[in-house]
Amino acid sequence: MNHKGTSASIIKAAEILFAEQGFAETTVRQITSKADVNLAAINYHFGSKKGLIQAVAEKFLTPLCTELTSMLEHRNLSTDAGQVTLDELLEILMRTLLVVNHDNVNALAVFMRLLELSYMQNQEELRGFLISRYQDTLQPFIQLLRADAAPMEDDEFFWRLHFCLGSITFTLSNFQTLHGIEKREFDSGAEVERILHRMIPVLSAGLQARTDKTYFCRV
Amino acid sequence: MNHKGTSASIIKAAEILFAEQGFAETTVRQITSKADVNLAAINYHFGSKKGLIQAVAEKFLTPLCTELTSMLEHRNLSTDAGQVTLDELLEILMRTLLVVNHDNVNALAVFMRLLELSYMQNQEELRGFLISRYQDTLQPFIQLLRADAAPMEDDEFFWRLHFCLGSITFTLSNFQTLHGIEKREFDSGAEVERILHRMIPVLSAGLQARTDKTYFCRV
DNA sequence: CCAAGCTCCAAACTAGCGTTTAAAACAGAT
DNA sequence: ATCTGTTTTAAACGCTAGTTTGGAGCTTGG
Repeated sequence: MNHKGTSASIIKAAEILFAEQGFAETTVRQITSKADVNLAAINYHFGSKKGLIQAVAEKFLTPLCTELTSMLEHRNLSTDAGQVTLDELLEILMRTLLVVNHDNVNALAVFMRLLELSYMQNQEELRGFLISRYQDTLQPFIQLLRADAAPMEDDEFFWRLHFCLGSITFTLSNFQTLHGIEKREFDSGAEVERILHRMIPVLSAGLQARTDKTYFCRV
Repeated sequence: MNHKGTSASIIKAAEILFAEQGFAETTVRQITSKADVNLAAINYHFGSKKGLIQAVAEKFLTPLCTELTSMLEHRNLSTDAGQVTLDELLEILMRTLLVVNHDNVNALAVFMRLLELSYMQNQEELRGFLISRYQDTLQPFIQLLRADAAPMEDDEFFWRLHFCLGSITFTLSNFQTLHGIEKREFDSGAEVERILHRMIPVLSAGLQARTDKTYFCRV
């Protein structure tokens, strides 16, 4: 049983620190210190810091992936399965994120930081990995989103999708800071649910907004 | 004339690298190498890497600040100055960003990275600096936004504002990557204008969306 | 009981970071 | 031409990052 004791406490500490500070900003000495294990433990159990990041990442990727799929299937099997609305789809997405966050309050922030990182240049490797892992699960969901969004060209939908992604990743990555700005007290667990809920009508309206063909004149 | 030659080429190289990679990920050796100057030049001319970051930052902060103010004043002095619409306000914001980007195509990405950084924990200093520098200019603009947004509580507006900020910072920080995903060819200069324009109806609809009081049930 | 095999540990190692230094090169004024 | 102050240079410095190492400690099967 002490087999996984060290590994587990390393992952636990890493989750918290990664969520708070990001991957690059967190040092292995911080992690091993917080986990109260030897400095060399990370390299022994995970090979490298990169290996630890992957271990932490994969711990959340699979549940999130399967959760979204099952939520979508459950909705489709429902008897009153009319055309699914945009708000319903977004609620499913938010509920999925919330479920992942339920087991571990740092899961969301870590996942969002991973997403942000994947959109940086010089990270084609991570981007490719996430795409190969997620696109089969995400593509049907995205197509449903598109079906309920305002009719628009491919490129317009591409950018609107990333506007939404920006809202989500920015808000959840910086949730601790934002929550600290807005309120003093810390009941961050329940607050996440409220924020995710707040997003639904906003993102829904953004995706359904008219597609404006008029160009604003240059300065 | 050779006075500012070294400083200028350092700043020029730094802008590009900061925009591409971010501040922490860019090393002084990368910068001095790209600028083709001696390694010690940054410390000689700017005191430190932090000093260089501030120099690069301030080069964009002042123009952006004054530009937004003048745009707002110009709008208010207009003869047909009815109640300004939300789309108008957002267009003013986007035009402001575009003007800043006009002189230097890396200005926007650098500025957005600065914003993102300021929302990280352990960056209260930068956050405080930006607030003290911007809030006088931004507060009137934000109040105009709020007047045109759907009626809502303070906290709801706070979060919606940051949803918008997330869309903008994410899109512009990762513009190079996103643009590379969507299209092969690189005419990124003109494309920025198109993206900023695409945002207007989306953000507008998001801010004007109904405020949903119903809560989605817990899982 | 004891060899075998994990696991843990203190310490050292390599590499890269931002920075400092002191001398050389240069500029303009006297 | 020389002195003065500024700029550039090559080299080294101190520090911290992630990683490696060799041996000590422990558990387990023969």
